[in-house]
Amino acid sequence: MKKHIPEKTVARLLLYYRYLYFLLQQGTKNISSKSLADMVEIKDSQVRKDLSYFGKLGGQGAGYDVLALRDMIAKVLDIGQITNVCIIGMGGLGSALASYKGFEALGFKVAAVFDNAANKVGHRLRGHTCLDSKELSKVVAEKDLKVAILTVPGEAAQKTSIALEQARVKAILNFTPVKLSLSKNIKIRNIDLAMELKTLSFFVK
Amino acid sequence: MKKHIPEKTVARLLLYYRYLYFLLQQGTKNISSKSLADMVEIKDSQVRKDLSYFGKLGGQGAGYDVLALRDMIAKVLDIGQITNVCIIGMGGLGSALASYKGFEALGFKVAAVFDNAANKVGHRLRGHTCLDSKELSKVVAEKDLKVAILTVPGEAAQKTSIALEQARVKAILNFTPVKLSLSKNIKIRNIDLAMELKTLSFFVK
DNA sequence: CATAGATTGTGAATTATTTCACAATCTTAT
DNA sequence: ATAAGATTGTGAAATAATTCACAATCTATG
Ligand SMILES: NC(=O)c1ccc[n+]([C@@H]2O[C@H](COP(=O)([O-])OP(=O)(O)OC[C@H]3O[C@@H](n4cnc5c(N)ncnc54)[C@H](O)[C@@H]3O)[C@@H](O)[C@H]2O)c1
Ligand SMILES: NC(=O)c1ccc[n+]([C@@H]2O[C@H](COP(=O)([O-])OP(=O)(O)OC[C@H]3O[C@@H](n4cnc5c(N)ncnc54)[C@H](O)[C@@H]3O)[C@@H](O)[C@H]2O)c1
Repeated sequence: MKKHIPEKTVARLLLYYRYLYFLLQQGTKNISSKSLADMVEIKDSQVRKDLSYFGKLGGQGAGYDVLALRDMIAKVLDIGQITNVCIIGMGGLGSALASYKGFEALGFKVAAVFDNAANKVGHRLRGHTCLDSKELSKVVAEKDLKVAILTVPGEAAQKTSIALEQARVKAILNFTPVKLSLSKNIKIRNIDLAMELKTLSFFVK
Repeated sequence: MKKHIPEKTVARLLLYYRYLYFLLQQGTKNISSKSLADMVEIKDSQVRKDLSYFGKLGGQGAGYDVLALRDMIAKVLDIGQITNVCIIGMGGLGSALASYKGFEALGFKVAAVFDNAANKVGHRLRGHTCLDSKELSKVVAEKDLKVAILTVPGEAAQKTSIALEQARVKAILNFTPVKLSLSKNIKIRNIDLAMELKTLSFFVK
């Protein structure tokens, strides 16, 4: 039950969660590791190994109870408990992310959005009143923001990330192609879409 | 230039490329695997192992020639040779991606954008005239589109992906949270931003 | 309620990736 | 020209992730 859970397992758990959610809506009560694996296009043993981190869940011979399994994953991943996030940089990408329903479905709430441009601050953008990034520290504390989504221009990325660390944000999802240099107290995950596109096309030739 | 190159190596190559590009602008002529590794926060042996897939590059005792190394990576990754891509679904996310400069920097050109909504088709969006997705097959052939970026709503994803396969696109960068079922002839890479956010916050507690 | 068939949970085996460690070889300084 | 120091390239070792394989145990059926 206890040891270290690989990041990849966490990611797959989320995929399982989506399918279980879907199965429940369909009224499906029970599922085998094989069927679940087929939906995600991985091996059934991988599904079982992933789930085994969290104790006994299905009966041997029977499959898994869809509802129970979904609830277990929801619990492990803290879905249902709301995590407040903010977005810094309400340009094209930031605005798109601000209205993405997929975050809510996993328990995230975009509780504040920031920019520093005069034509944005104070205006209503995607259902949020855009705040001045100078207010970061204040708002992070007030709204208990745990995670920041960073979508400022590359040039502003490092500076802004320092402000985020000082504001005591716990983690940053970094969409800029800049390597952020911060202390180990703050967790960073980089999303590099140009790299994804290149990696995809590399293996196409 | 030998055996199978791991996907992770390709991804790191791109990171190296970015730093080498930056170093060149600074006028730096030479770099060691250690310095490059430090910038990317990995081990120097990893850098050397990655580069070793492509033959001898640096001299022992000396480091690597920045220009030569950058050019080698550019060649291996086909940067410089333009790959035409298209975007299907010019909503919030599609529009943001359509004007992302980071793709160009790696040799990608957004050569067409598609939608099926009357208020978008025929209109100018982010520097592109939005085409009707009915014209997919025709335009893919005309403009030699290799890769498609899929940003339609989840409900339309599977249907649209089939149209893409029939249009002979080689690969799809899929931003929808839907598992696309297609033949093995077409390569798919899924970007699941909600999953990224969840994976990040999972390890924060 | 016994038997056949299905499916889990998990060590062991396999495969993939990262890191180590060092001979080979380059640069620089004297 | 030689020695000292730096740094590569790469097998071998170590780690990590995936897959296998099977005993354990459930369900369904007659
Ligand atoms: N557009 C994309 O599809 C895309 C894809 C991948 C990565 N990115 C990266 O995401 C980032 C944003 O991209 P974009 O296309 O939305 O750019 P953008 O220029 O449209 O938006 C950037 C926004 O950040 C704001 N900003 C600038 N400095 C700021 C600061 N110090 N504090 C707060 N806000 C500030 C600007 O006012 C602007 O609204 C860039 O780093 C880009 O490289 C973008
Ligand atoms: N917005 C985000 O930040 C975000 C993040 C991650 C993933 N996604 C996913 O990306 C997709 C797009 O998100 P969005 O927020 O841009 O949605 P959106 O509703 O703003 O845009 C979707 C666009 O697709 C067009 N469309 C619908 N059916 C089509 C069809 N059959 N052919 C061509 N075009 C069609 C619509 O007219 C619309 O312009 C969704 O699947 C969403 O789940 C979005």
